[in-house]
Formats: sequence, C-alpha cells, structure tokens
Amino acid sequence: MTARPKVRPGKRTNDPEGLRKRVLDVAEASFQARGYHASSLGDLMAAAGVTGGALHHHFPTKKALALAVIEERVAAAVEETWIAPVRAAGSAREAVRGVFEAVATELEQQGFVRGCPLNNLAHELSLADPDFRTALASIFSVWRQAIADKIRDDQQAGREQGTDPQRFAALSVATYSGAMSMAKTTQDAGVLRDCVRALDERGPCNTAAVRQVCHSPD
Amino acid sequence: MTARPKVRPGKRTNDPEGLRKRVLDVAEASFQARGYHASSLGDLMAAAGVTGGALHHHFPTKKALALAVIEERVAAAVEETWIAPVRAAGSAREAVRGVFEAVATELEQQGFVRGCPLNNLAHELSLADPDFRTALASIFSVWRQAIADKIRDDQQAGREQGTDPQRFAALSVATYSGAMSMAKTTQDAGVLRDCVRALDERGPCNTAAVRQVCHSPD
DNA sequence: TTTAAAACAGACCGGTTGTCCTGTTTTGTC
DNA sequence: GACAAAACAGGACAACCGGTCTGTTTTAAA
Repeated sequence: MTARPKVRPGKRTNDPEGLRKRVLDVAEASFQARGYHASSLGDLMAAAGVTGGALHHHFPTKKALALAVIEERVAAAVEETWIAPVRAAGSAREAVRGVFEAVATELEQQGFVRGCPLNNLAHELSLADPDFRTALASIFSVWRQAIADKIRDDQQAGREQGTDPQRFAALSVATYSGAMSMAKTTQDAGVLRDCVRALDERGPCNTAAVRQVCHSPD
Repeated sequence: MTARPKVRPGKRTNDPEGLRKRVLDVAEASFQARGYHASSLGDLMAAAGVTGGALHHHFPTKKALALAVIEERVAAAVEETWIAPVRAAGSAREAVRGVFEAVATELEQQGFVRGCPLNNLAHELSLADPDFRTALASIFSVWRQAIADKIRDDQQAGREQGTDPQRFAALSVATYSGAMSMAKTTQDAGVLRDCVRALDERGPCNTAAVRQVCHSPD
C-alpha cells in the first residue's frame, strides 16, 4: 500500500517518523479488521515492511503499540467522524442525525462493516489491562462531553429545552456504538438508519410535562 | 467451583453430560472475562478439571467449543435477561425500562462490569469466521424480533401508537449494547440509567403529527 | 460374558507468538 | 573527522498454543 523505501543493501535511509507512521497505519488497520490478539507482530512487520529490531525500537512491546494506536489513531478517528461534525453542525440533534446517515452511507457503498474502532478495541481490551481501559474510557469521555456541550450551546441559543445534556450524550453514543455492533454482526448498515429514525421520530410523549398537552386522538 | 469427581485411579465415573456442562461453564465465563483469543484451551482444561482427551472428545476444535457457547449459553443469557422479561412485561416500553434498571442494579451491587456476553463475542468473532458471525447475528435477530413483537402487541391493545416496531427494537437493542460497552469500559453502570432516562424522557416532539399538538411554550 | 462403541487419559508435535539480544549503520554534534 | 546516540537489521529463544495420536477404562447392548 504505502511505498516503502527498499533500496539495495549498503544504502539505508533512516526515517523514524515515517517508519513509525507505517507501523501505526498497519496496526490500526489490523486491529480494526482482526482485533488485537489475532494480530501478530510478525504479520504487522511483514505488512509494514519493517524488521523486528526497528519495530522493537519504536514500540518495545505489543501493548505499547496498541496504546499508541488507541491514543493517536482511535482518538483521532472519533474526533474526525464525531466530534468535529458535532461542533460544526447547527445543533446537536442535527449532528447526530448527520453522522448516523453519513456513516451508514459510507458503509453501504463500501460494502462491508468493520465496526467502530473504539468499540472494537474497548470490548477486547477493557478488561485485559487497566492502561488500555483508562485510555479507551477517556476517549468515550471526550466524545460524550462534546455532544453534551453542543446541547448546552443549543439550549443557550434557545434551540433546545428540557433535555439533559449528559443523558442525551450518553444515549447518542450508546445508540451509535450498539448500532455499529449490530451492523458489524449482520454486515448491514441499515440498522444505523433504523436507530436514528427511531431516535427522532420520537416516542409516546410520556414525559409528565408533555403528556398533558400531547394526547392521542383515540 | 463445581465439585468434580476426582477419585483415585482405578475408579472412574463417566459423566459426559456433566463434563460437557463443566467445560461450557468455564468457557462461557472465560470468554466473557478474557475473550475468545485470550482464553487458552489449557487454561480452560485446568479450570474445568478436564483432560485434553476428554475436551477433544466433546469439542473437536476450539471453534466448535465457542460455537456451542454462543448457541447454548449466550443465546440463553439473552433469552433470560431480555426476551423473557419483555414477554412478561406489561408493555414493551416498560420492559425496556425494567431490564435497564435491573441490569444496572445488578452490576452496581456486583461491583464490576464484564459487559454483554453477546456483544463481547460479536465484536471479537464477527469478522473472524462466517459461522461465528451468523450464529451471533441470529441471536441479535431473535432479540430484536421479541421487542418488535411486543410493540405490535401493545399496538393491538391500544397501548402504543405511531411507533415503528422494527425501529423501536433496533433502538432498544442498540442503546443497551452501546451502554453496556461504555459501562464495561468505564466500569460504571450509571450510563445504563442515563440512557434509559434519556430514552423515555423523550426529546423534542418533532414528529410531524406530534409537532402540531405538542408545541413548546416559547 | 462378550463385545463394540463411547468416554476419557495423557503424552506428543509442529507451528507460532512476543520478546530479547547482539551487531551494524546512519545521523547529528562538537 | 571523531564520537556518541539513535535507528535499524536479523537471528535466537523459550513459552505457549491448538490439534493429534495412541492407549485405557467405562458403559451399555447383545
């Protein structure tokens, strides 16, 4: 995939940053497709065109490599597909709708579903190691925080009322995570659309305040 | 944990069903706590007090063992904690609320969160093998179907209107799955309560039919 | 009692895994 | 150019994994 400088012996060019990036690229992709435990360092070395010595120089252990993938790549992926769109959108609800739709469309034209990078690793590694767990938990935290902040912005601008920011954020993240889990298992991104529609087609209006005004004609 | 008949050599008692059950017990627990790849057959054999020959007799491969765990144990767990309560509840919405609360309470007094057995294995194994994927997908399917059926019952009884059964089911399952994912990562079941409250505190009432009647005083 | 199949015991093996280690080359600095 | 540190090469290795194999014991049917 990436062009690797394989010159004939005698001439070597050190490129620590490029090599590190190549390793992270390969590791990120392999962890996403096969998971952490099913990805062997041998496979990663071969795919990245990197020797054992070089790999060990940049990432002393497999755990260190995974931690770097989580902190640099997974966090960036969440930032790109969720946090930035949320900040840029007109409202939190629009943002959620937009991301669901965008991801669904992207997955459909891609033809297969590998799942959410964060959730994939969260399931496999949260209980395996405390360092993994805290790194993953902090990504969930900033994700939720970004959505909650947006709701507060909406409320200050009068676009939203009576919505608990924390709970709305929790619901959004949970629904997306779970929908991606199902989409990965069924290999069908349609469930993302089902969820986002159920989410804003709203339900029975059974909040006490609403129930008084919103009664059904029957 | 389970009493295993370890008599002195010369006396042996064949107990194929008991042995099989012991292996499944141990495998289910280990897959839940450590995952599939991180669970070695050696560990399982030791924990179950079973020799290699016996294990191989009942489960020729590790994959066969995992498939049995999925089809017999994981499916049963979903049935027990979700499907049965849904059928027994007064309405689908009550059922969802009840399961979220019950699981949250159970996890809190338990002190730690191992996550949803189905989602744990779904993330790790869906892409690893087609047989795993279809087995897991069918559990998701019956889970969703049970909720959708309950919504239809509610509608026929006049307890519910204007709710798409499939979408509601998708949303319920997705929210639960994602909430359990977060709960596992943060080791805090509180997110389950956040989600279920956000789910029935309802949102902006922006469905076309509702928007006409249910306008906000501002 | 005979007998065949099922149930179980336990050693064995080839392959893989992650890590370490020793050496060599490149690179920046004085 | 000297030199030390960083960057990289590549083999070695011990532990482990999953699966297989042969043999023994139990069990139930005949």
